[in-house]
Amino acid sequence: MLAFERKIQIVEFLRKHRVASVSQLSKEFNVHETTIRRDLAELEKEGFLHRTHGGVVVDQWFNSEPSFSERANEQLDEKKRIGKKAAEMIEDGDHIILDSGTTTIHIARNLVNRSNITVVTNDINIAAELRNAKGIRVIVTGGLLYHESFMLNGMITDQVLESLHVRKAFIATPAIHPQYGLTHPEAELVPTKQGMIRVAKEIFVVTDHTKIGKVSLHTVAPIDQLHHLITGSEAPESQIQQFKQADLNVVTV
Amino acid sequence: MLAFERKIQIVEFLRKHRVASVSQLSKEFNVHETTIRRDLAELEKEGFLHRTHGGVVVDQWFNSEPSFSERANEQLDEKKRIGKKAAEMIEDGDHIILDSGTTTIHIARNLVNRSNITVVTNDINIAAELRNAKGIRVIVTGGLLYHESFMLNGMITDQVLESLHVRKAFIATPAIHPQYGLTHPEAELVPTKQGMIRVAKEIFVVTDHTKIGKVSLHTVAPIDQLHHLITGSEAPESQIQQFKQADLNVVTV
DNA sequence: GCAGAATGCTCGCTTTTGAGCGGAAAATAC
DNA sequence: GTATTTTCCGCTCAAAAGCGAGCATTCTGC
Repeated sequence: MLAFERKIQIVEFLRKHRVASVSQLSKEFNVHETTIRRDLAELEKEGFLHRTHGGVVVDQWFNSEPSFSERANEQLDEKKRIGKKAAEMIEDGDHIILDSGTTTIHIARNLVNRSNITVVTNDINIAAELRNAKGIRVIVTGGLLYHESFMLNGMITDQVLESLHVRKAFIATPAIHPQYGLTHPEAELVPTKQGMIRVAKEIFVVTDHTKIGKVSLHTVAPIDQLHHLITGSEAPESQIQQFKQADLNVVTV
Repeated sequence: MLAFERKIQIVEFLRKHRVASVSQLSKEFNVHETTIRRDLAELEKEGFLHRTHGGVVVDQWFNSEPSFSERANEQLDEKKRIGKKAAEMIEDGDHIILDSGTTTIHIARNLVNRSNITVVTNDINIAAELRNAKGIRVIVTGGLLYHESFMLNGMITDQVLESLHVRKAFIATPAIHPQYGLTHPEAELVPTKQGMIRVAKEIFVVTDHTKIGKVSLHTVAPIDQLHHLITGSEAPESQIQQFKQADLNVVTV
């Protein structure tokens, strides 16, 4: 058997079994364990799988949990600060929208001990954070569950949003630009974010500084539909100024 | 077994059993207790679970409050059997509704490895159970979050239900009677259950035997709107007969 | 036969596991 | 309540399993 062929078959084998040990694969293909290790090292480098001591697991399995929590941990400290600041801008009696995201969840955490606030969200993790917050009314938008991120999206989500009216919406974004405004790489998530912006009087964009100045394929909202931008103090002053000139209230923490 | 694999399976084991002791896990995986302790220490650090003296419990929000889990543990074995049986009555390709409840969640658990099934639910715990089930499309109805039970209810829930059409609905109930049909003590939960019954072609009532023959204040549905009753074999034969005479297909497990 | 690649082998090194022991925490007795 | 017993935990050390790196061997195409 060709080395190349064997590597393909290893991936195939993993797709079926999800895990395999080096010795198991060695027997399966009748080659020395060293050879398997070499194959696995290369396959891992190419991103097909993830090695562990004694064997290997399919990358997606390995990724299923960590991918989200890892992502959540990038700029963790900054996101915590943003969450705290954003929560301070919410008043008792407010009805707000919290968009799904790893920054917005920190807003929710800062609301746990508040009272008389209604939170509308499409993020199950945010609902979970608020599950013991007796003073918070939580309305979940409903919709199709995205397994990876625990977010709800789709037609139902949009329909529910249409029937609501809230004071403030806190929108998460992977890209905001002083000219192109709010953009997003995934088309299917755009209508929901647009719906949130439409039904809220005041729009807060919350995002860590690495997203500032970026542009993605699909436009969610032009800059003049947004009112506040809360981000980390790591953001360069020059960019902040551009947003301020676009009439955005920029808050850095 | 690989160390990594074992750790994943420990989490999996916990998702099923909610709690486990070190010695129990040690036997389950045929490793020394020290090894389990090490695994648990790491998993706890990674935030997957919470250790206690002598064992471990899942640390995630979908593991609910004591009051809820205690309730869930009543007739636990019977509910497991009902869940398994109900899942067998769901076919690939089906679109179904799973009502919020401690019995219906066992149906969800039996669907995890199935594929091509669409599940509509108003229970966040059920959504959580199915979050890693790649073959299941999960649609959450949305609505006001009930903090204690992690259920969604209210106007939004009803509106969403109105726009759906499914094949089978699995309804949980605290009271079913051969003459008075499905009744419920809490008025505000009635419209949602009625909505579920209205939009589904085939209605399955799933409940443990202690609820049979009981009557509550508010009528949810007369007996002739229901089609199947799945309950434990603990239910007395005389009562079963009465339901059968009311033209209900009674399944005992 | 020869060059280059793939494979197998050996040897220290690292990671994981199992066992023992002192101390902490729960359970039980008083 | 307190004291005693039992169970469980964390720590350390040693054995076992697995690993990477370098080198020898085999295979392949010229």
